[in-house]
Amino acid sequence: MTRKPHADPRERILQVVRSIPRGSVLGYGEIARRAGLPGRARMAAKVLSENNDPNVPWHRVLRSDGRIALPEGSAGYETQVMRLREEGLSVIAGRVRGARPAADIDELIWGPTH
DNA sequence: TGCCTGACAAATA
DNA sequence: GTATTTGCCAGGC
Repeated sequence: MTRKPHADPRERILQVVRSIPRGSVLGYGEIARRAGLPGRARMAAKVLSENNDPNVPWHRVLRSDGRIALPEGSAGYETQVMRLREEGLSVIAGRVRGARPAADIDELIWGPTH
């Protein structure tokens, strides 16, 4: 069955974030790209900032350099670090290590193309 | 209409 | 490896 993309770009971004496997991380730019919105990394950030759905693993979203986007010391930062470590990742000085490469997620989102 | 801000990215030093 | 600068797109005022 064809998994047709949601009308709202905002929902598509959330959909991509929801599709990130446990133990993997993705950058804002990559998310926007996979959501069909190249160059809209900031919009992805905005959407996640507004998002309040616990079903969205926003903590798996990092900046392109592998660092946590939130300001160190903020509540969101602490939550993100805690959740990432719960998934077996290590966070040192705002850097996330041990994350598995999430390159095959396209098919998890739009459905297997094989 | 024009300016400022933002959970960003890429290039450069 | 880090620190700065520039570019980008949307949204708010």
